[in-house]
Amino acid sequence: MEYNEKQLAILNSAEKLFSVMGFDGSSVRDIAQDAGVNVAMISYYFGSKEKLMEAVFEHKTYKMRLKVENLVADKTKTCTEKVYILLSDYIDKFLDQPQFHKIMLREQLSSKPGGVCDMVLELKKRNLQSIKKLIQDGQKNGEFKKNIDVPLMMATMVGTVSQVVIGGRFFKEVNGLTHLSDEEFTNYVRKKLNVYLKNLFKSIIVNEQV
Amino acid sequence: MEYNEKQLAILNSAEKLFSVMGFDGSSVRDIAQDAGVNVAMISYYFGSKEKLMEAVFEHKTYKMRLKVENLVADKTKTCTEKVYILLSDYIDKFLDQPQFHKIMLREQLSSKPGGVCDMVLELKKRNLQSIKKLIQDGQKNGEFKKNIDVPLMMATMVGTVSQVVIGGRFFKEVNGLTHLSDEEFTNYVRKKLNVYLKNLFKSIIVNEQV
Amino acid sequence: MEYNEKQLAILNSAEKLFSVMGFDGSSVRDIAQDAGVNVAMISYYFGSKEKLMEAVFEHKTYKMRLKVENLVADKTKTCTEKVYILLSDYIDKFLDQPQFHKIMLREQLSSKPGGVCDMVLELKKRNLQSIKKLIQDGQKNGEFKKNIDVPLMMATMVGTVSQVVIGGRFFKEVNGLTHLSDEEFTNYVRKKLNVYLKNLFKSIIVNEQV
Amino acid sequence: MEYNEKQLAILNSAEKLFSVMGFDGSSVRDIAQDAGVNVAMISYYFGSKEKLMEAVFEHKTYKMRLKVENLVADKTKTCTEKVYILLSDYIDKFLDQPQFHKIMLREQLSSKPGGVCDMVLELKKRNLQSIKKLIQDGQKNGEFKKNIDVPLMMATMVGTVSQVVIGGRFFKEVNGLTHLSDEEFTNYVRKKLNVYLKNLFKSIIVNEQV
DNA sequence: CATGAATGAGGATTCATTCAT
DNA sequence: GATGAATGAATCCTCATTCAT
Repeated sequence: MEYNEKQLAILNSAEKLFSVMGFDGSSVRDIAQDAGVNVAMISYYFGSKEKLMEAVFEHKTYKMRLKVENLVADKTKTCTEKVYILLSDYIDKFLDQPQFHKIMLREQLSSKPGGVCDMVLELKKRNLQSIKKLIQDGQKNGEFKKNIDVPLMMATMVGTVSQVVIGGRFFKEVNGLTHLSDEEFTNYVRKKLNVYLKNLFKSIIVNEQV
Repeated sequence: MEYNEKQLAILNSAEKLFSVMGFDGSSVRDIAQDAGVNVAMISYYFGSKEKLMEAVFEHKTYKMRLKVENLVADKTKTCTEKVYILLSDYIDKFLDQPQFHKIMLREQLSSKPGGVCDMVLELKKRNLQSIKKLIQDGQKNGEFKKNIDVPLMMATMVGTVSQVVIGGRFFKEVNGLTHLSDEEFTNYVRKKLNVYLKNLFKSIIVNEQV
Repeated sequence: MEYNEKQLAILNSAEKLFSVMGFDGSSVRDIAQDAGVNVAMISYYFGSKEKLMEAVFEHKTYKMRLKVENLVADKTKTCTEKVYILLSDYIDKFLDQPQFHKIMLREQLSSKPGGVCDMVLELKKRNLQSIKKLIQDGQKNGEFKKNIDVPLMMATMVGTVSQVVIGGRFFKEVNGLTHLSDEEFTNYVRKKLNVYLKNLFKSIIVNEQV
Repeated sequence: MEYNEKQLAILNSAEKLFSVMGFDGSSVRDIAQDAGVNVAMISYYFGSKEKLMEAVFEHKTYKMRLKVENLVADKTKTCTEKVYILLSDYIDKFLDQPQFHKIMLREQLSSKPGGVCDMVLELKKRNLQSIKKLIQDGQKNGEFKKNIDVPLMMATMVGTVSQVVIGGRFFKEVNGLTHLSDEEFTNYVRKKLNVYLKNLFKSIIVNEQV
């Protein structure tokens, strides 16, 4: 799907407002104003507020679709390396596009099936399949332990990063980092999370016999 | 704060609707109807919709305030036992009161300070203090490893459980459990999470040098 | 159905505007303004614009329901007298409540079943049954001819009166009566229609043998 | 007025939609889509929605203008024959072009002078003059009674046919003809109306004093 | 104390029309 | 000449809140 300049402006504003105010909390008026377009343009281009939400989701997930698949298929890396890259990529994605991920979290909370909710579910299923394959590969060649519950493992990865990002203010204050700029803090969190999750997953999945 | 029967009915209905539909997605009309009271009662008793939300939060957290503090202060248990109880309690709390916890997650996502958002922050800080003390106790007596990042550890606990609960449909489908009733599935998840998190935290914090 | 003062004001304004501007041509804003109430009152009291239309119809037909039935059952009059009264009553009803009858005509034109359209159909069927009975009574006692097509006869009665009323300006101008006030003209039409239709129906139905 | 292909498509679609949905109920978008042209074409070709309506009217009445005049001037037929032909022609016109006649009825109901409303009035006046002449001819040669109110007579003709056509569903159901196709029913009505109106007008106007 | 009635503000969407191309 | 893009106005309806009773 190709979008023109105004459509992209709408998509960006919608992403921003939806993530901060929620779907119901954001009015099409606000979105239009933020995007610098007429209110009617939203209905004109996207049909409805609901459809706009779906377009935002589609637009943002479009590019990240194949990333995990490609990583798993890569034959130049060990499975352990791949897991570490997976973690690092996920942390980056979340930290660099917190708005979109907040929308995803919120949508999963709404629990009214249909529309975006289903799209999130599909995305998670796709990712699960890829990661499952990665784990199985590692188990076959002895890198990973047996008996790994992949869905729960994903929950830990996604959940830990989510908690850190949505509880940004909490982490800033309890770590005494209120003097840092947003960017500085983001980078601090990035390093912290990378080290922490790498160790955590090492404990969970990597076979340390030898 | 003492509430009469009608006020409690409002609080319960508000909790239910806020968790499912979100704050903006729930109208005071719907809440009043669900509670079987007049619409005006909400403004009359709680002042505003916003204040009602805060009252819901206050009401639900009131009882769970001292629980963690008491657990940490308990001298009849080892620190490791305490951590396991902490995990188990948290899983139970989340699974048995998913509505309220969904509200908390949603509020943290909104990131517009003031009101409930600040209350959530305060609650998390209190819990952090207690858990920090528990970890330090364990480190002093040699049960736990050094260098434990308690906030990140909390993020893993809260995040993992959250992910499983809000992704209920996802976990049901990928585990082939669509035939289970809600109650059966909840119990399945309860056991699964208990085992998984206990093992996970053992790896993270417990000092296994015999 | 009992209506309070404001509800009645809304019903009257709606009847007026619907008849002049049509359903789509009348906005709830205009109706509310004409009735001297807040716009939201319409939704509050009647649910929607569509429901308001149905309420207008129900309200206006409520009283005229039994009139024809009673006339037919009257045992003190001959069938011929009853037909003349029927004609006269119908002319009066149409001339004195032109707005409502215009709404009925318009609704029949819309031909999208459901709502008011069906209500009009039901009303016409009820009236047909009563009039059929009246004609049959007259045929049994020899007052009326055989072979009377009652639905077509109704079409002539309703259609003729309708044409005169909705073509008021036409009749005023071609009869050179532009100097008459509305009231004077209405009375002129009333007399004219009574004489004309009485003669017409005499020709159609009354058995003049003997 | 000469119209190109696209203009004719617009006129036809407009006629269809105006007759079914009414003027306000039809949007220029729908008309344009139905006609398979760009929305802007309507404003471009006809100036406005209002002007389009007038063009529809003008376009449809253009051909039927001289028909009645020619019939009255015809010297090969008796006046009685001419009246019968007039009736038959009118029934055919209405049954074969119900859409356009519904528009005319609706416009007369709107009673807001200007535009199409005036055009309808003019058309009716023209027809009245012709028919008046026809009646007077018949009266002069003794075929017709004296004291015929031509406007009322027209009201009966137009009104009866209108009622039957706009109350199509009513007549279908009360005559137990719901199994007929639209075409079959139309032909049934055509015959029924022809016989009925011929008899009716015979009673009204024809001098039967041998 | 409790509530039905009422309201102004704002919700999303659709409208007929215009303008740059 | 013809049109896709764009728009301000208006659509109906729902909102949280208030007020008189």
